[in-house]
Amino acid sequence: RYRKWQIRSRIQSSIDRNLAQAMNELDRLSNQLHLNRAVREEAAVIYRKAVEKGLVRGRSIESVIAASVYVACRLKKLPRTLDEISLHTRANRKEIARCYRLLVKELQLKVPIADPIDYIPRMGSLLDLSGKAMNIAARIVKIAKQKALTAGKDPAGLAAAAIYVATLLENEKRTQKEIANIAGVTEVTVRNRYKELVNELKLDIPEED
Amino acid sequence: MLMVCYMKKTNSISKPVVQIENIVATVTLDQQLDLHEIERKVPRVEYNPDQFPGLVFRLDRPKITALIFKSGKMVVTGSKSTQELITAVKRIIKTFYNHGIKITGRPKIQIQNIVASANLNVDVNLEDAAYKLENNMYEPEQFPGLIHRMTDPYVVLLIFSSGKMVITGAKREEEVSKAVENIYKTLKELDCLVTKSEDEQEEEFF
DNA sequence: GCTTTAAAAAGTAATTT
DNA sequence: AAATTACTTTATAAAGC
Repeated sequence: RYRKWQIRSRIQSSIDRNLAQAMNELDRLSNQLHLNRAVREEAAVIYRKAVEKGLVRGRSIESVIAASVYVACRLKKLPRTLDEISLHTRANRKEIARCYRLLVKELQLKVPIADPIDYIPRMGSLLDLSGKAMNIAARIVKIAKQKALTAGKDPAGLAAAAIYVATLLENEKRTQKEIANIAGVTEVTVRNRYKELVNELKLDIPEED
Repeated sequence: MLMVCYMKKTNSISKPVVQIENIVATVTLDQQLDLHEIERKVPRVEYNPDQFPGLVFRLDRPKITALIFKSGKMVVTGSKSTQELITAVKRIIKTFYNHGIKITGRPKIQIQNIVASANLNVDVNLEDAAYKLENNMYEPEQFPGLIHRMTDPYVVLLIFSSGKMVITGAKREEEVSKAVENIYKTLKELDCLVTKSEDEQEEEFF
């Protein structure tokens, strides 16, 4: 019995040490990404569960923290792309994605499919758009979903195109390049999604002088 | 029931087109091989032991590639049918023989993986499928297809919104068609197949 | 885990013309 | 801006790091 306690104690202290180090990393990454308190706490809860389940063994704390942050952002409806997160960690995108799949499977997380609408507020504010323009962009995405134009497409690209359309309709001009950069996609993708939206939604885009 | 299907949509009863795209097989020769000797005697081989322990040998028409190891085992990829695979193995051995690499005994051929494509000819609502199917993953940020791990037969399917798909992990051809039959039935039962008159009444923007 | 090989799907990306 | 090439995902064996 004493030995059992001893073993448990040793495991507990190992978990504690790991957590202490991981929380520092979580703080660092969260600051870089300017994440709010709710997302940080969600990520911390997810990471703690991962450590307790022994999912971090053989993996770097950084990659699991990054994956926890990615999941937390999605669950809190404040999504960040894997590329953006990987910009601030040593772990590459592939490794983070691998950890993400592990977390989803092992912790039985129910992560809703990424919704382009959730990308709009952040992208919109980074572009300094009006609330009205953002609402229009969201409405465009909603219709695009109904018309089955979103399946298989990168949600960030869809959000970017909807925002581009909204800026044209609201006369809050932003270049495709500006929007593409903030969305983390190429201008070609914004253009392709944009063309599809204009065609399929039969939008009347005000002519440019 | 069937009547309804007929009336609703004729293409929902057209049979899926299934095609084998690639067969991966291992071939066991009961003898050790000197890869450096093969590299010297057989033309058009690639051998970079620092990079990979296998020697690469390619056949044209059909385009088949073999990875050959010193243990006498090899991996043959690229064939689209069992017959093509068998013919390729014979050709490889004959080519080696003609260049002074003697191989005796009959090779043991084992199919390890069959990759196939199929087309249901009906659009699929991937979001619906993602929520209703089990053992699947759908992350459009990373890949446009829905990845579904089927238990029986034990294969993995990559399903796209167009109704086209990739089936992989099968070891026998019949597993492929079985998998396609199963997924078609399941998607239909779960109402994930898009009937034309379904994506109709949209709210208008203006 | 990685290295190498083949092939498809559809989306995105990086180059080239 | 269109065309080309290339990478994302899946499975699978081989021998070795």
